[in-house]
Amino acid sequence: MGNDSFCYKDNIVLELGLSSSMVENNSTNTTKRPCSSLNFDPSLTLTLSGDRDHDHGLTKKKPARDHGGLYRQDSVSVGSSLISVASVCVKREREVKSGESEKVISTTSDQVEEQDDNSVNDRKKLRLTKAQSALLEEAFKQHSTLNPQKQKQELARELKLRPRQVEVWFQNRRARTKLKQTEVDCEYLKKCCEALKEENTRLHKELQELKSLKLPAQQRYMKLPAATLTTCPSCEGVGDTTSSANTRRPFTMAQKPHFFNPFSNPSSAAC
DNA sequence: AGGAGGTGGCCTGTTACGTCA
DNA sequence: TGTGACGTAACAGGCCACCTC
Repeated sequence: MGNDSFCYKDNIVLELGLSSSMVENNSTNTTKRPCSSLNFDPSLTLTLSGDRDHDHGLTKKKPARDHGGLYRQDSVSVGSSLISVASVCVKREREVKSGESEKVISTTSDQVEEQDDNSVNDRKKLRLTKAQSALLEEAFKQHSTLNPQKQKQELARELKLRPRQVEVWFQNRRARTKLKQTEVDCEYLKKCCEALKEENTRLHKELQELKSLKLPAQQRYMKLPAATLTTCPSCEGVGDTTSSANTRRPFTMAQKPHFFNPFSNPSSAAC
């Protein structure tokens, strides 16, 4: 019965509002979302790690870029080419240039000062105060992304944090939200899967019962009222809607009103 | 027009620290 | 007091869009 879950895969996708093209998009298109990842559509994007790179046909080992300013490589060998990154401003440097340095944002926060003193490998983790968290949460509720740089700067000033910290907080917050949503979706899919298994078992039973009737195949088919027929989502075979199955189902069946005779198509019997 | 390089923003995964049971 | 689990700030490395040259 290894086929059971596979059998109804498309239906799960349908129920979650994920068309195959959407799935494709999710895995290949990483374009910026306009905003508000808060409003997650009920889609589940479970991709294997490294999918994106795979999709783009890239193998790993690009020049190491340093966003955090921990270290900097002058050059890195990639295949046969030597890519110089000496001219690449690391992100921290960019921020400094764009006025995001700690000095620009004057702060009385001991936490920040303490952190500034830290050596490269000795990062100290600050704990945001409740007030800071609350303010950030509020900002996140309004916009899950820091769209204009100005917003980041303002928030940082207001919170007496560095813009980089605000940025990181938003990134982590988005990640947490997404993770939570994924868990919810996972649970939902599990339930769907269970329901589908039950449904499949029930259909199998019904099929066996029908087969066990000692009527000629053609006659059996003719006896089924058209109104009671529906399509099997996986193989587009025929099922019986008179049972309570439809009311129990937490999902909708594929919208392909394509009836055909399961008895003249042996492969459908395996569904 | 279009390719290259720079920049900023975001995502995902990981690391490491602080807290608490 | 030591410790493991957990939450999360910070980081690393990657991609993409946009801009400028």
